[in-house]
Amino acid sequence: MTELETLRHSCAHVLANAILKLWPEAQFAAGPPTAAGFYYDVDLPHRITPEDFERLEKEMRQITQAAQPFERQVISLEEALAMGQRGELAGLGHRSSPSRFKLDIIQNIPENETITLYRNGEFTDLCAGPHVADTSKIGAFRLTHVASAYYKGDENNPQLQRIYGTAFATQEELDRSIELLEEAKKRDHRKIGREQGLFHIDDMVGQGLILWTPKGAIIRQELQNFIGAELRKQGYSQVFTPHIGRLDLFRTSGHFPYYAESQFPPIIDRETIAQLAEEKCSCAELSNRLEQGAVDGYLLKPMNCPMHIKIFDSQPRSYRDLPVRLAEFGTVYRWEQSGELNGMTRVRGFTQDDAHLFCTEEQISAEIRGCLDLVKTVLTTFQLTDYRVRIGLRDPASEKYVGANAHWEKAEEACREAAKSLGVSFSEEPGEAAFYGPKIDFVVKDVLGRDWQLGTVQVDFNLPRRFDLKYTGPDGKQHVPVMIHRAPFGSLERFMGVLIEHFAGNFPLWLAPEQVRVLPISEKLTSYAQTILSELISRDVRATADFSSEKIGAKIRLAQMEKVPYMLIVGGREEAAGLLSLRSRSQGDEGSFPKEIFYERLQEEIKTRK
RNA sequence: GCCGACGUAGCACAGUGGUAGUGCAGCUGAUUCGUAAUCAGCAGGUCAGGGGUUCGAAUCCCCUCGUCGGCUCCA
Repeated sequence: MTELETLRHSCAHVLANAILKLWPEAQFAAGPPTAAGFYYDVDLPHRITPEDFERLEKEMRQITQAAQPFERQVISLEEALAMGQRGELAGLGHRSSPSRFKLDIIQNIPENETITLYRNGEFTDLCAGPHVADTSKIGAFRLTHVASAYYKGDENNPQLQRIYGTAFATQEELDRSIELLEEAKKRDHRKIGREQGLFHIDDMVGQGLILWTPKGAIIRQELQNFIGAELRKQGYSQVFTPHIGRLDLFRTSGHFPYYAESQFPPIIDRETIAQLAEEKCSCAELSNRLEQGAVDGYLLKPMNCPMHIKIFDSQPRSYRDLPVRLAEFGTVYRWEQSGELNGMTRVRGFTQDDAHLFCTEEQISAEIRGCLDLVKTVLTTFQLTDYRVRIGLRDPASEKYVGANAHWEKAEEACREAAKSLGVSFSEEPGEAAFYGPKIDFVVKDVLGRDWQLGTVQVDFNLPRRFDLKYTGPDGKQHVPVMIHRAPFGSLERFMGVLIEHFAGNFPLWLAPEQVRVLPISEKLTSYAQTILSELISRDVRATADFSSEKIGAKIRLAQMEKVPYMLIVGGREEAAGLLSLRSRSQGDEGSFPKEIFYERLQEEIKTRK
């Protein structure tokens, strides 16, 4: 545990202590530090609301100001159980009801581990520690929000109230973290998306289904063009596939019915429905028949791979054809639980910048490396530099993986080597592999400190076998190809959401929906402004002009708030000299330029995606 | 899905049982202005939807829909 985590964990004890002073019957479960602060899970008939925070913080402050030392005490299992029975664990002394969650936790402590108590003042808690020397070391703290959580995260367990807070050694650090949170709130992609008209989610269309409005669509188109150009360099072929396919396809791939809960339910044709109605078939019966394959139907695709596999399999393949690289911006549909949905980052319909590479075993290494290069190019281009690389390996103890050991070893070694050649540090995490093969994930940290899994590269020995894919080798015999799944953005929706927050709506020039706005000082300059506008548009610049009767200050303010990268202010002086006055979103007034000089600078900046 | 909070004009919000309001945005007119807000007028609402209580409901109760905060491990 780091020093800060220790401090926060200690603060969680102080919180529990304060809760007990107000509600002595409170029962506590776990109270650990988190990335942003700490929480404590509590079971209490009273519903704690933010209105209670002030009272709680007051109690907490009395405890921290008292500088109560944290005392550690080793006890036996018997003593711990006895104390739990008397309600003394996470308590202020004897209580009529036992500390039931703590008793449950004790049962799960391995036999050889020491059991320790920590006390501060009257408060005693079962705790492995460590803690700060005394409560005054918790310099500054604040309760932030309250939410519910299942005991041990299992939805079959009771729901507890989870009180969140944060703590620092000094008030200045706490203030800074509050400022950061406010900044993060301002950057929320849902807020900026609405303000700038980038996307819309409409109740009548459905939850988690994104409508890309004209400005957002421009950004998406730029993202697709960018990836498209990279793919052409790397020898990919573009394909298009439909949004739905027969259940048989997804039965063969294993998506149905195995992952049925995370899919939209199957679509059944009209005649079949009529026939089922005549038979008075119940919903449960229909569900069974679909599962068994007795009734056919279509599925909104949850993944693109089965479609791409069928393209690969549509003609005989020779080893000379490999690798075959099929790419598509493929839209997939997944049934996320309603509570999991969030703006653009967690949705039910999304478009992956997907591709599937079919290759020989010998080619795996080089193909993975190509994919990693692509992901790295993407992250660099978007200035997403705070990321880590995770290699998901098999859990040697688990039976859930398919395929021969020899294949796995080869694939894992290929992933490891490719990651090494990338020149970045990576972690290997057993148990994180897909069931069909190991994978390399790029986990990007956003402004809120949240992790987003964006780019992913996965090695797959399984699906080619399920679909009985073949190619003719140099030996004239049939061989099974290996598949690599990869998506450098992950999905366009999630990537867009992360980008909005990353840039706080200040998109780099090449992505900005409106790149330049011409601002004539008065109506007398309309014609000169119009000339400049036409010249920009003829150079493929996304430009508009503000011909309203507002004063120049108001036009600038509007353009600035709408985050237009460049404003061109034109008045009588510019018209007379054939100049334009440049104001940039980030630098402000940059002075006058001859038109052609500015146009060249503009086009260069767009081309280089700076 | 579950727990909690919330839903008033395009947006941000006020209004806690008695005639639905403010600011910005919009529209119209005047103004023609030099680097973050010119002035005036006009228009805009089934108070998320449905049901109930009441002489009377944005306001109280119930249901539905939606949004937001959470829900791996965690002494």
